[in-house]
Amino acid sequence: MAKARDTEQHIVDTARKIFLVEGRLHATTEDIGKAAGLPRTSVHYYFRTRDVLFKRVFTEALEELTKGLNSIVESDLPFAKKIEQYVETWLTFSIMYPHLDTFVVTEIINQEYVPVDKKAGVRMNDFMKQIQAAMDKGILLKMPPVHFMLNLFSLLRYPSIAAPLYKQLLDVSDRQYQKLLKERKAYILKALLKNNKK
Amino acid sequence: MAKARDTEQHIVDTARKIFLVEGRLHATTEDIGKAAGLPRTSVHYYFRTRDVLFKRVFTEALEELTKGLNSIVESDLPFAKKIEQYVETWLTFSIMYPHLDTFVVTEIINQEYVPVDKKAGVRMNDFMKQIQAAMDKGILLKMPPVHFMLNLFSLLRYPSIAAPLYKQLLDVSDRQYQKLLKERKAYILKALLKNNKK
DNA sequence: TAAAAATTTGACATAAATGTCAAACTTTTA
DNA sequence: TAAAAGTTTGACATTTATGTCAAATTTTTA
Repeated sequence: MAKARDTEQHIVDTARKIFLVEGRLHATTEDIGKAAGLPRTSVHYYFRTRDVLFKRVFTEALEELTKGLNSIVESDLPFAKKIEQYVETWLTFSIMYPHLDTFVVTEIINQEYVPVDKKAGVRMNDFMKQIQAAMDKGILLKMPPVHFMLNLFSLLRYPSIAAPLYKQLLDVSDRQYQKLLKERKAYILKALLKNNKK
Repeated sequence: MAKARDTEQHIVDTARKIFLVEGRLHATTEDIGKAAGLPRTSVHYYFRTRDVLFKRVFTEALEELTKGLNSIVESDLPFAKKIEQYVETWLTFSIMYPHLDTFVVTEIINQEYVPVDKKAGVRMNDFMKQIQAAMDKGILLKMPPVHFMLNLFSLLRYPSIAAPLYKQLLDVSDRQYQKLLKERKAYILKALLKNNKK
């Protein structure tokens, strides 16, 4: 059996869970090894340094996300439909990897190399043009597109990032909070779209 | 001159800047000392351990925030005015200490003691009742109050937390991003309140 | 102004995390 | 099936951060 590749993948999976799902950004190679049922040195055998593993997890997740989103933004669905799909995809991803941008932000703060997709800026500008057009048509609340975008990402990301805090403040279980997050699509759209009937 | 208290305060101020403003949550006592123009051991002289200093910064900031917000929530301003002031206070604080809740969340994740104000849960429930009443009156978009609250905090906090990322994505300077943040009040309210004229 | 108290800081001890190496072991391949 | 290649893991070396101590210095107080 291809044990090697299995073990390597198993370590990546374990690290992804620790870093992106649990948000334990400073987990040590010891922690990761233990969680994977391996000695710490196995982690070093496959990835040499902790940093290589860290970047691998991080890059893979970003790629996965980007792939999903691009196809939506570039599609020629009507804007209302497009934004709905966009929110849904992000929301799913957000719940799956609640700490992805904490991760990115931490890296930037600590002056680490962050593989910013060169095309990300261009795509963002393109998206903002689509937003402006939708505002002109009266589908969206009127405001500078950059604020619309900040609103959108705030509503999508913050409740996942700050989950541990709000679970405590609202005194709800993991399961209940997960349920809340999944319900959010409707209320995010309500805060962004114009037709605020009732 | 009361040099002692000065030095102690100077260390707290420096640490606050590093932890809450720059978001360098793992800055070492060496880093803090250096930034304060002191040897690392001075930090230990005043606070014994890094953790004591860490918790001090954190507790003080939370107290400062809580004090400001309580007077607003407990006031008997009409709700529309109240929410406006609430947003303004939070926004100012948010810009001043962009990393406060990253801080809290990290603490919770790492199972550290977090001094959750016992009354915070109660106040939150009270606030949600006020929200419900405002929805009944048609001032706010209708939705479960908990989602309104998540929306509110998302809109207030995320752009500050994720500033390093969006500065890069939008390719804007520190100053320009600060300006954006200050403009947000109007657009946050627009996404929350009902009277979406034009 | 001399003794007491408080402070500053360099030197030391300890702990925690990382990364390397080589010996033991397993799997593959020729 | 034997040698080559790949893997696992314990032992070691290094690095980084923390915290303590005591000697030197400064400030306060009686």
